[in-house]
Amino acid sequence: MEKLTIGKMARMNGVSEQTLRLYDKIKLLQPCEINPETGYRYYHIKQCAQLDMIQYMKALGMNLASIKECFENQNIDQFKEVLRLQKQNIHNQIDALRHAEKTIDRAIEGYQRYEVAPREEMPVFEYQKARRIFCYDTKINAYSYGMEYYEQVLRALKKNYVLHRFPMSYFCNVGSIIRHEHFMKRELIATEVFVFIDDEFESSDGVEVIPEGMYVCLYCDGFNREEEGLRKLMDYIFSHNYQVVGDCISEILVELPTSSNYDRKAFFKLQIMVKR
Amino acid sequence: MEKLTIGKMARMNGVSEQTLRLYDKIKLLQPCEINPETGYRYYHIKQCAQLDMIQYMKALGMNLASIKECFENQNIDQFKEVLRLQKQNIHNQIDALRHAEKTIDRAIEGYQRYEVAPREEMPVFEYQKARRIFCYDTKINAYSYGMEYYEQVLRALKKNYVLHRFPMSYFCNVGSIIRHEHFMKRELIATEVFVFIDDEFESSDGVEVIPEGMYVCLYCDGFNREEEGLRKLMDYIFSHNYQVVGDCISEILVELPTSSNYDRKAFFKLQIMVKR
DNA sequence: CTAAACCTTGCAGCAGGAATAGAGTCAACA
DNA sequence: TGTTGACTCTATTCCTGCTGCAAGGTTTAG
Repeated sequence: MEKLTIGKMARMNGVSEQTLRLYDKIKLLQPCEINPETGYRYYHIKQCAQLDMIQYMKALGMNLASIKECFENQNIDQFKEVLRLQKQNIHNQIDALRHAEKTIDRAIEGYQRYEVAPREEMPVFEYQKARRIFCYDTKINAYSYGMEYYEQVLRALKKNYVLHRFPMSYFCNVGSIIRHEHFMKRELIATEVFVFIDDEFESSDGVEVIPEGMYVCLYCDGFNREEEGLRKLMDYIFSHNYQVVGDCISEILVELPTSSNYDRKAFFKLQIMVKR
Repeated sequence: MEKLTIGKMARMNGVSEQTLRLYDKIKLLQPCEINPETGYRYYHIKQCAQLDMIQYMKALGMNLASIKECFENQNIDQFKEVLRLQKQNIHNQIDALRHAEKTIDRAIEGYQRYEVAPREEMPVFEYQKARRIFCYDTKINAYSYGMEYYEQVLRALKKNYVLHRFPMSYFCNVGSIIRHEHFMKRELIATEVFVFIDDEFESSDGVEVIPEGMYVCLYCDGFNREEEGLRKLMDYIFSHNYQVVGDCISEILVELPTSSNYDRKAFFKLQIMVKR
């Protein structure tokens, strides 16, 4: 049986010649014969078995170094351990991707709500499911000092947030809380900011639940409309004598990428639970 | 409010200084001020908004070029389109990872079966579910010419296999078929080889189903034991007058990474369905 | 004998940084 | 004013798993 040139070997196995040269160089799969004068590589057809194995292990997500190590050690138990690790690895990757997918869904949903939301800043009733948030009290009132303090507040949240190892993919869906007592006194005081997180995160310090219920909501477009919106919401609630149940939430539904000036462009949903 | 040095900006946002310098270089996020004498970068705190957005988009799986483009175009619809594409993208990645996961499970299962399988090459009864295979007839009898022809047969299968866009992760779980007629005549003739594939692949040419039922199975360790095993299986079937239903399958349960010599090291499961 | 196909080495490039060196700068303290 | 230590600058190299190109040598079919 004749020897295979690199091209035949490559075509037979659906890999490129460069790939075979690379495997030769890193000693992962070396041709059984090299003509010392011409440097031509010649493979034996039985070497296809190894190439199969390499491709298989690559498909499992292993990198070339690990594959090489596996070949060298020739240890079944080690290979099984590698498989176990690889499975865990893949599991984590899938989890991460699922997060990303969920986040995209959330973003798409946000945009859809943005598009259908009432533009006239009128309060509307909405029934909302319970949602989980990661909350952080910065002790600085985000409403009293303008955007720059708001950014500082957000930075404090973010620092704490990454400390808790939440994925960055949630960090576009933030909000702030005006606690019940302040809302009732019509004070615009919010020292706490939060990020919406998934239900799968167990409770720890900072994790709170915004309860399910009927909310009065008001949508407003842009940071400069937020305070006005909050005042309108208060007016509406108090003039109709609705019984306020919990805290007032100001949620950023959508944030748009912007670079022309440094200001954030966001679409808010203000909301507070009421009893009928 | 004072300007932020690169270090402060980095620490505030949980990124490295190098990353910020890279973003500056590719004009993704440039400091609002650079001291022309010292070259020091100074950021405004409001620029954190952009960095948030970058990190968010990165978490969605976008690359820096797309992120930059999004910032430049400032187009909501384009961003939504990007989100849609990204969702599809993530979906595909998850699918691929699920395949890999399944394959690893299959490999682990194979090793477990390998460990508990009877060592003495005695036929055993096993009830087996239906399994789907991608089959290819090479017209060459794999048993008549030894390993080198077997490799050629496998190459032909592989070529066809990648042509059909099946993932390489299945390619460790191959087998060959001795058709009913040959088996009944005790002929070791197998021109067809196959790969086990998942049920989710729809039927097309080459895809067959190995039916559910009771099988007589015989495990053997190594290529050199395969023919002997087949003969033992035939002896057993015919001496007990079992009624053979379909074709005889020789399946590679486990293949081990090997590099010392070029020979494959595999563990076989020979199987044929019988009627009680 | 020629042309086509094939092979060789070596280098450049992708993404998204990490890590390093060597030099310059800044703020605080004595 | 000097010194220290923390900080920052640029520039370069490295990582993975290849792909692609250029310049040149080899093999093979007709």
